[in-house]
Amino acid sequence: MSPQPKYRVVADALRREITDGKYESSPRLPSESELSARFDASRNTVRAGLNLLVTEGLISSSQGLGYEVRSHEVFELNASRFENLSFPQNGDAYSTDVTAAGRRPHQTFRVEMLPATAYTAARLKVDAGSTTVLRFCHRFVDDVPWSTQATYYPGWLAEAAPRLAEPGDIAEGTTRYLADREIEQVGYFDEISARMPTPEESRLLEISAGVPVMLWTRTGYSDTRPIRCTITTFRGDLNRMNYEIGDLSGRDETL
Amino acid sequence: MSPQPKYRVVADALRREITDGKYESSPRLPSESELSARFDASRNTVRAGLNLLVTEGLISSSQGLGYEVRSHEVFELNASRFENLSFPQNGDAYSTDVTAAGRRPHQTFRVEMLPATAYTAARLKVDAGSTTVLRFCHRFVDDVPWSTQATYYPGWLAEAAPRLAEPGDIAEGTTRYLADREIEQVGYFDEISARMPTPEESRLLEISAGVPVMLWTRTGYSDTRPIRCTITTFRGDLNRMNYEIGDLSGRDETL
DNA sequence: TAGTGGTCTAGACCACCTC
DNA sequence: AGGTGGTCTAGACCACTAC
Repeated sequence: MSPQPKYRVVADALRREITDGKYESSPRLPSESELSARFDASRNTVRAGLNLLVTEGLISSSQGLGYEVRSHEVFELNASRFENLSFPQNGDAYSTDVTAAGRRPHQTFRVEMLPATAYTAARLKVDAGSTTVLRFCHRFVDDVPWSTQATYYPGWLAEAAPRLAEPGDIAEGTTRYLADREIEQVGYFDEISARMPTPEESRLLEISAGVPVMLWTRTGYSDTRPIRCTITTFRGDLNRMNYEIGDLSGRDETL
Repeated sequence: MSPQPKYRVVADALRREITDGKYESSPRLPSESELSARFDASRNTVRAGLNLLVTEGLISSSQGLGYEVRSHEVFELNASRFENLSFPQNGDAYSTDVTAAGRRPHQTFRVEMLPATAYTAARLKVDAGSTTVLRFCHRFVDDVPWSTQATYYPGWLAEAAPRLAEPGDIAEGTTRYLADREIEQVGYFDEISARMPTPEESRLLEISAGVPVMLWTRTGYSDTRPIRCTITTFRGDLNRMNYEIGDLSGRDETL
């Protein structure tokens, strides 16, 4: 038709209005039929334009209500300060952080025995298909799904530390429980990537279109070998990870 | 209509086939008209289902060719080992890493003077609107756009180190150039987030629908204050960042 | 030339929300 | 009841790719 398709013209115009702050006072966009008249386009064409903005994460829609500009509120997660022996793992750092931010945390928890996937096997240095223990956490902040955390332990470790495979919390924290068995975590390897959620992830995290997930894989090591692999998924629009490296005395001075 | 809309049935069926490996030998999907017949749905409905998979990053389409399952090849980026005094910054680590992976790097480069945005001002601890120097890199791997890197320096530093504001490379690397002027980087603060690309980012990185960008902000500090802020954008499907923390002798043993 | 996806329309019916 | 978005159809024409 034209060098620029009509639905893109619609999307570009609305995107411009959004970034210019037109909807800051009231986030509600005009209805499809209004936009249809304004751009002299069919309802389907307007919908194509709006859908583009939805997949960009700029707006969202709900039946009977209309389209709204999305608002963000970012939660900061310090990954380098996260764990050490004096600071129990297994959700406690998370609870502490969330409570400190004036929000209300809660989580569901389960334990499973699973054969290692190619991904976890490579990181735990065990054979693919060998038994691993999965301790799985589904975390919420103010009842909004926030993240899932899956920690896999190699089979040899579950034998040396049988409470890992038992359902229910380990009161003193898994890190301390393991340390008491002379298995101390002395280093981590963190991997971070981003992609669009699978349908399963969309369900668990209640993610709508246009929001990526961040994947954070932390492999923990003793002085001789890997002892756990934790895969955390976050909503990309609600979280930002950070790492502190080196001497940051210059950061705190006038903060 | 039914509990599950028809276009979702189409998407779910094809997603299932993809994850089951049906298209591993040949990544080409059936044409829209074939799918239309198979699912007894109009072409538009089939297109809605396919579009869902596109926005999930699973498939891509090109006019005249058809739909294809997307393939990934992930590039690992070590962020904790990235820079130090004996290892020049400004793209050299990138060139080294890329060349080591048997790929061919190249980059374009420009320098600008810009007023600080709220984001950079907060990190550099300068007033919003005050002058900063931007050194901007657009990087390619085998001629595929890979990342953009924007480093902002505070005005006071540009006065102390005037070559920062001059166009063209700094041969010995900016880190060393600054160190020679008694401005030494002793720590970093890294922030990582993910979102869908802006149209500008889609253009620079040639990102198609369904691929998020990763944003990596590194603020570098001297022993007294921030001296730079580097914002890097990556294609989320092609990159994975990692950090090494603590003692990782247990990692290298049988790798 | 034939087949592919890309754009666009007009109209239908449904589900949800508010009044 | 009336307005909102959600789903679906049938058909048209265009642009690109292959042969």
